[in-house]
Amino acid sequence: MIRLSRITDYGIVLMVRLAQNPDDEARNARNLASEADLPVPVVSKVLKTLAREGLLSSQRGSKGGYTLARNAEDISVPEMITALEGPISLTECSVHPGACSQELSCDVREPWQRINSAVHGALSKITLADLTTPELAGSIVPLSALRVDLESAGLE
Amino acid sequence: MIRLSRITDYGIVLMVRLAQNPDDEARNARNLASEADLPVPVVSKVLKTLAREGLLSSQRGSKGGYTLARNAEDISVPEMITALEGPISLTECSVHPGACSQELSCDVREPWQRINSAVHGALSKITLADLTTPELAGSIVPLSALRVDLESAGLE
DNA sequence: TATTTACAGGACCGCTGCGGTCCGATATTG
DNA sequence: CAATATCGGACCGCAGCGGTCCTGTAAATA
Repeated sequence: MIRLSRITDYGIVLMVRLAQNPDDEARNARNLASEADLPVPVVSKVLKTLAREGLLSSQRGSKGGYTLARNAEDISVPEMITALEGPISLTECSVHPGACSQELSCDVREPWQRINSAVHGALSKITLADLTTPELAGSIVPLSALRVDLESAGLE
Repeated sequence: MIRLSRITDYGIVLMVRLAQNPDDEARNARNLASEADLPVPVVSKVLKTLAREGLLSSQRGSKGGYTLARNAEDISVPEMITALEGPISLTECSVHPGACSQELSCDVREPWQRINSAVHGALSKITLADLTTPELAGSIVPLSALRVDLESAGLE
């Protein structure tokens, strides 16, 4: 199914909410959880992970909470996915070389590598800012850089 | 991780071997399994699924086995993936509308839909024939239609 | 300094789904 | 009839995921 894990889904939604936060005050887990109507422990876990991976800045103590570590334009979709569920790859051998006994004789390996990087390249052009559509507009600037030349990705 | 399931991986490798089969004699599961160095029951299961989904033709009895149901140029990567592990989608809500309680208020939903179809569109341009590189060449015609305009996919 | 707030790290647990095996039925060949 | 192969589905062990909870630590406030 090539599905994102639920945790990743939550994480991206939370990132979007943080990106939409007007002032740059830190938002705490309880607050975000009630706003997104999700269990607090889950939200807390996700935010901790995102902070550990460097996508969020955290501040402890009273008045503490989370803020984006960078501008929304500088955070890509693959970064968020990778932070929450490891490297993006369709095939095992791209991530764990040697795990597959077929690796040497596999004649499908090389094409898959290129497909992998093509998908990754396409996603990497999409930023958190692209996902942060103001509730109203929506039709003006859709996913800014979605036009992607996959062939160039294939030649990396 | 956005990983293909192992079954799907096997399935595509087997499809490639069938596509490389010079004569159009049917290949049986035992035969393919030993060639790919995989357990017979697993190969059998995968082939059964591919046949049920219409990507392979099967013939029972002695001298029976499997052949491609269509030309390799007419079988796309997403078709194979979908046959083996269901619809390709990054988010749950694209496949099972209503399963997510956030669906109505979710402001990330619409961008993801477009990303979904972009990825799907990119993959759909790649055929089984593209994966069937003759061991030698490899650099001449790499993944023929890999140049893809993702923006058009987004406008579907 | 004491208290409260909130993140950090990690242990823990139930359950679904996946990889993998096996069996009985059916169709084809000779 | 006998041998060969697919077909459909039951079955099982287990890793991984979603989700909870507990203890420690840092910051703010009074």
